[in-house]
Amino acid sequence: MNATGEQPSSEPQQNDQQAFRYTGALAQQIELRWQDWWDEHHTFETPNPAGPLADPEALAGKQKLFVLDMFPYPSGSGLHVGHPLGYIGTDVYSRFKRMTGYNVLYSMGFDAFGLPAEQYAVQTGQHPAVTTAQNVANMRRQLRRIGLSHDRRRSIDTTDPGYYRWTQWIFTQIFNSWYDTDRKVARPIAELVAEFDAGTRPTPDGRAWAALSAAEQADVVDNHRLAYISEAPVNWCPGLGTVVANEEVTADGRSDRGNFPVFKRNMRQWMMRITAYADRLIDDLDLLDWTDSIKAMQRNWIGRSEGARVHFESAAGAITVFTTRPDTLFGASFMVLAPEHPLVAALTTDSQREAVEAYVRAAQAKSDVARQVDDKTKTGVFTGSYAANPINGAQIPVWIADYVLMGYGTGAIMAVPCGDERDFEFARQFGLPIPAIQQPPAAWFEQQGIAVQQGDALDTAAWPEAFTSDAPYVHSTNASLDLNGLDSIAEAKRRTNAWLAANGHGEATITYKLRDWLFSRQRYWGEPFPIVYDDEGMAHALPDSMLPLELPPTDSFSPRTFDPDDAMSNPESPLDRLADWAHPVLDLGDGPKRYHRDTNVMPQWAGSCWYELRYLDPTNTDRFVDPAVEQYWMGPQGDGHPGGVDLYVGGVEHAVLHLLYARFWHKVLFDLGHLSSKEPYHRLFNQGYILAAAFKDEREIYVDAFSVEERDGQYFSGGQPVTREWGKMGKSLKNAVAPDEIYEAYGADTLRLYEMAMGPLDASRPWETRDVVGMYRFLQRVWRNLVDEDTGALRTDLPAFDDATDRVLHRTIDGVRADMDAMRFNTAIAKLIELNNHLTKLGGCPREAADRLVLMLAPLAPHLAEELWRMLGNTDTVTYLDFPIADPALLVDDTVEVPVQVNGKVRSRIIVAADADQATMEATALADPKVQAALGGNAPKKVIVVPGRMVNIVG
RNA sequence: GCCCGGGUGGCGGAAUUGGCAGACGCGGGGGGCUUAAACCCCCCUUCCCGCAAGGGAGUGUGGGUUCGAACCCCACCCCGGGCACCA
Repeated sequence: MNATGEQPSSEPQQNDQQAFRYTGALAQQIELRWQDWWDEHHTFETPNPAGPLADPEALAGKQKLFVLDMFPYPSGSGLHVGHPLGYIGTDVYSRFKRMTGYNVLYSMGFDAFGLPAEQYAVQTGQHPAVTTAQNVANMRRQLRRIGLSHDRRRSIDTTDPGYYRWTQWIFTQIFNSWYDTDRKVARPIAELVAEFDAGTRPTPDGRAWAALSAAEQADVVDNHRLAYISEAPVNWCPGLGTVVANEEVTADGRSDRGNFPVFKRNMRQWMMRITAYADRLIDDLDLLDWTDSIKAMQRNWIGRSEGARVHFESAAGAITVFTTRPDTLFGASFMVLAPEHPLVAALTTDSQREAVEAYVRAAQAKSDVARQVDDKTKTGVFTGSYAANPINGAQIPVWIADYVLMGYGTGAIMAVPCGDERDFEFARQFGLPIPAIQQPPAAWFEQQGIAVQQGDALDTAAWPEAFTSDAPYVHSTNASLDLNGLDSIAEAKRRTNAWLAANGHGEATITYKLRDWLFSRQRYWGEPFPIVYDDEGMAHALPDSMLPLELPPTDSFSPRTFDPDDAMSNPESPLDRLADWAHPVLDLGDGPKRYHRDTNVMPQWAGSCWYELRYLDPTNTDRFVDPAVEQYWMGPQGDGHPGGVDLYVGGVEHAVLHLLYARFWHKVLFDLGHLSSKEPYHRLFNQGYILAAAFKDEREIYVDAFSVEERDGQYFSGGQPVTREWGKMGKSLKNAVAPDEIYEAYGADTLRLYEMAMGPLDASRPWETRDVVGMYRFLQRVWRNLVDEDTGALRTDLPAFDDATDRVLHRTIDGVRADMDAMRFNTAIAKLIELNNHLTKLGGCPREAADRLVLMLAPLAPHLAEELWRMLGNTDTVTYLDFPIADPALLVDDTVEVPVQVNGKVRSRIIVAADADQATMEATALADPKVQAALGGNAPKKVIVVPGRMVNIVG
């Protein structure tokens, strides 16, 4: 079976089986029919308040709900059963919310620029647009087959010029903005120029704005832009032939795509000034309903550290260090500079020159890979120079070492070896002094296995390691600052910072690990930059009227790649080769002139930075989104909801990259007045993964998981022993299960139910094809409890409705409603199965229970629910009907059975009125023979009664 | 090393957040239906002792708080994820 519309056979599969049993074949027939019906009736089209999709009547009186999946890359290999886990979750939730009165926006797009399509094009010579279109079409078909209730009018594809026209427009917005650090917002660049011109903002060198040449003015402006070109250390990956972002480099210094070595090289590249937003990206995490772990990962990545800059005077001028511990300045006994530090040459004395130059050369030749090996033995060289510690005037030696990184802080540190492990190790290695500035407690000395030292007897020569904890300061005093005896680090820092500022030796400051975002790639399959350069090399953004700037056709898609280890190679973009395209004649307002285009393309992340906004207003050709529509779906809500997508579901692998970049763009657009919410994704939910067993043979190569047999707990493939491990289902582990197999055997509703029943949505769980049958049997029983399997019509022999069934029904409604709302689909399903098991024992589903059972099933198994709903005599879709509501009166029983514990052990159960008071329950419990036996004739010392719940007797 | 999660039957997982541990599903055992099998229906299924009634143990380990702990506290052991020479 495939999903091209071929009709499944409805012939009975076994000779004597009923013609209308709910088999895989019948399920498919039902599903394909309803999928067509939904399309024909535009069932899932969601109204907007304004614009072409407007239907104000349809949304009147409803609350909005924006449910979003992280959109997929349309890969050529299609979906396996692991992919749609999150999509099924959002679909069930969306369907449930529609039945509880929400106007739900739910769609799906495709993140279709990127490497695989380009690499495939390089291999086959087929244009990536062609393969991408095929893959997108295939994926749409696959998603439709699962029964996902997407509004397909709103679907987007990032490679569609109608979409990337606005990606380019947003880029020009960012390019034409600067960050006002006083007001802490992005503002149009024209306002900056106006401030310079009016003299309300001083120019960098203090001259009047009008006195600057055009080139000088452009230079000042460029230095403020949020998107700017910079000659800066970037990650050059010769094996890929492109530069990549910091976030795309793995911990061992390789590209996350392709696993090639990455080298730090100075190159002219586009950057985005995301660092300007570092504080807001941290602070606004507090607005978000995200898990603590994702918030922690974002904070970690941004890496905010409060500390101080301190200036050390040397013969070569002031050396500025960054430290988070200015309070330990009295213990700074040497300095260490990164080998790349600009003052190294000036500091190096003749006698040390040879050694220093050799060390610097060696450090440069080391790739990041080599520099980050886990061997943390310290290396370094003395420059021959000294600098003055401002706090005590001591002349301390200046060294260089590669454990100090040029990319963080100022690229120079003050070393406080007594309190810092790295500095301690370095001092030991090179015999540098280690003055003590804190009095460690006796316990610490004991733990170190050395004699306790006090006061003037403190002698670090005996210490096996640095003392890194909190303890009172000693030897920390000069003429105007005294920290001795203090045991509050915060207070000591405060006093030292004040002293530094008062004496001009430094100031409190904040640094971040976050670097500006490297935004250009030397590739073909991405958004071209809407930027041209004039003869003077000045960059101009293309005006709106020239957008989209479409990717030019070519049959040469490949960037030039190099030997992966050739650090000194240089990038060549495929667009460079298109001479006509790259050198257009344009009129940018001062007559037709020849320009040359920027031949880079944007990174794949660009398209995913704003796609959710385009779902709102997908066909707008005047704006990227209509403000009225944006306000409705994304604006702050009256109930304290600060705005943004109401539920965003996706994998945890995007914890830093996509989520950080998208937040950044959103904030810029918010600052510029284009958006009404501070954050794009209010509630983030990370779904787990579907894991599957994978098997490796003795050569450590994965074997086809479906060829493996188990014998006595051992696994064999083709007679050879193999070892089992668990991994994310996928092609590379050779353990992917195609959804089509499951449809064929059971239908999509069973697949949906199985994936939702396996466990909580945020947990990863192993796929077991063997277990799928459980959900199939459940749906079969639901069907059989209502439908005559011989005729396919509603049964005429349904049992009578009774009070007990009524109570079970209402308890189920109550529980399922709560579970669905909290996205606990696994326990919702369990409750529906319990209800159905009760009905099975009755001999069928009483007509009085049928409607509500079917409606509760509708979000989970929508095709079956529609079919049964029709059979029950209705003509409308279940999609917008009210989800059943429990009658509170039927949720409480007249009597309850409660356990009676004696000394904490359950010894008996008693039946009491549900509203029995404590005294009654106590008396009933004490009268129980089993309880009396357990007490062994002793009088109870104490009786605890939880009304309606339990009794505990202490004997 | 640091920061997040998490450890419950043969397996996936429940447990209204301190109140009957093991819902629901898979698997397993038994029975019914059937000439027979499949399907379907019913019963049992945490472990140990016991024919049974019943008893004992039990939520990674050890301790603690509490009338009562899978849940809270302390210490530790494993597993998964993230970060890691970031001054």
